[in-house]
Amino acid sequence: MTDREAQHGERALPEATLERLTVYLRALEAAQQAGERTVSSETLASAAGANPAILRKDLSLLGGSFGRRGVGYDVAGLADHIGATLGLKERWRVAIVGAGNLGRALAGFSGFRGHGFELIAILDRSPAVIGRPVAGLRVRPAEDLESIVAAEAVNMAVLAVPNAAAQSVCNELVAAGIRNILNFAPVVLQAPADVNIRQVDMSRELQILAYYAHQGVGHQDAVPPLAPE
Amino acid sequence: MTDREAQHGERALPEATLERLTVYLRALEAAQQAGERTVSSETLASAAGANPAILRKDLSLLGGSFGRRGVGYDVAGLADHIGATLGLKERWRVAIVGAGNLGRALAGFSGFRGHGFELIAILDRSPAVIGRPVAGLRVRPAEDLESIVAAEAVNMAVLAVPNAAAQSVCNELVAAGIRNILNFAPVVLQAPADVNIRQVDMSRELQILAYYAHQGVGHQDAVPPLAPE
DNA sequence: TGCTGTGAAGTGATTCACAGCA
DNA sequence: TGCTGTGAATCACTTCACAGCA
Repeated sequence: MTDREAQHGERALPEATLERLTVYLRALEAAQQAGERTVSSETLASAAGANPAILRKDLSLLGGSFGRRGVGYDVAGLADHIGATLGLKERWRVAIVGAGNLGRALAGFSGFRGHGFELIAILDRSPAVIGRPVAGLRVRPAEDLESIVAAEAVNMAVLAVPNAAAQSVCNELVAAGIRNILNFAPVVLQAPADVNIRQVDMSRELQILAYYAHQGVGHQDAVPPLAPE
Repeated sequence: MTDREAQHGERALPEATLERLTVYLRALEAAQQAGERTVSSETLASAAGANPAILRKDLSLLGGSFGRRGVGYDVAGLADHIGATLGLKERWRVAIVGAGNLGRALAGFSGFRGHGFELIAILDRSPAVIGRPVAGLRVRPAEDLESIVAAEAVNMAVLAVPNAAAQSVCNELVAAGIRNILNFAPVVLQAPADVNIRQVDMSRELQILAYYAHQGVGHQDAVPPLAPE
């Protein structure tokens, strides 16, 4: 039994399943927009670039039963259930640390609004950007981190600072009580085990792309159908 | 036997191994900067947030033998070998499509220079940004994509366009002969099987982070050592 | 009849444990 | 003696195949 299971009794979902769930969710939302009421595992899987078998298996891990045999899945109900499973019904109050090019671009990123995520603050150390308006907020001084986190009940942070600063800012975040960090710096952060850290690493992806390109063979994250015309 | 093996005779490296290799490479470069000549699997693994056993297994998959028993790995030699394996000795001529906030931020991103990656062009559809200077280049019209790809021998593209445009731009890239695409739009791209596509998906990471946070238990991509100070 | 839900089988990745070499 | 390299064992994920329900 892992630590997480020990604390839960319930087994955590596999990482791979979680990644696919986010894609199913997007596909369901698109279907909903398009006015679909139900989808088959076949249809949904193909929209998500996955195969029907693993989609059904993934959904079975969620517990409950959101499909009807012979019919398919209820689009709205399933989207709702996946959202709840992922914790998107909670309110995530996010601070971006680092208001350089990347931080500012992320502040404007659409994936932020909705799904429970709310951009609360954007911080930077440099006087040159403090006070500057970004995505409807003003850049605030990084040294006020602790008080901002407390006052605004920030519970998630996005790290968009230069590599050299990443670990020390991470330490400050942890000290301020943040337990959920999305890190864009290509640096392995050291943190206590109860801190959730996820990495978005563009150079990693670039290098893996180079590998497959170098091998001279096609590769895709999830095997999709054939060519666009 | 998979398609790739069929075309190679040699088995492709597992995805998970590739991801770690990029991290080992960074750790080796840091060690090199610090003047280290050799590292043990213990040291290198800890710097990379991995465990020694899997590090040794990963390296054994590379073929060759870059460690010396009783001593450790030659830092420079191993870095070189990993780089060669990943295809970083080739010249990757990259075009960024989309010169919005994200595209411009990516253009300035450090992970681009070095390791064989060279930013050749940045394109956009909007007359408002065409001609604007970005990272030492000028934004060029997206409609010239095909001729730019041909004239500049572009062999890799970064997609940083709005979601709604992503698939059609992807089609254009494929038509222009690009076979390697790094996609930042949270959209499942459909493309022929010989096109390499990798996804960088910030909202996916945010949602997975929410899941672990929601579960109320610590989680990290690779289990690192304990607390900072 | 059609499509979901799920045990069982198959495949792949990680960890263990130790032989082998400097 | 110390640390790598690797077969063997374990663990995790995916796919198969079909029972079960609308």
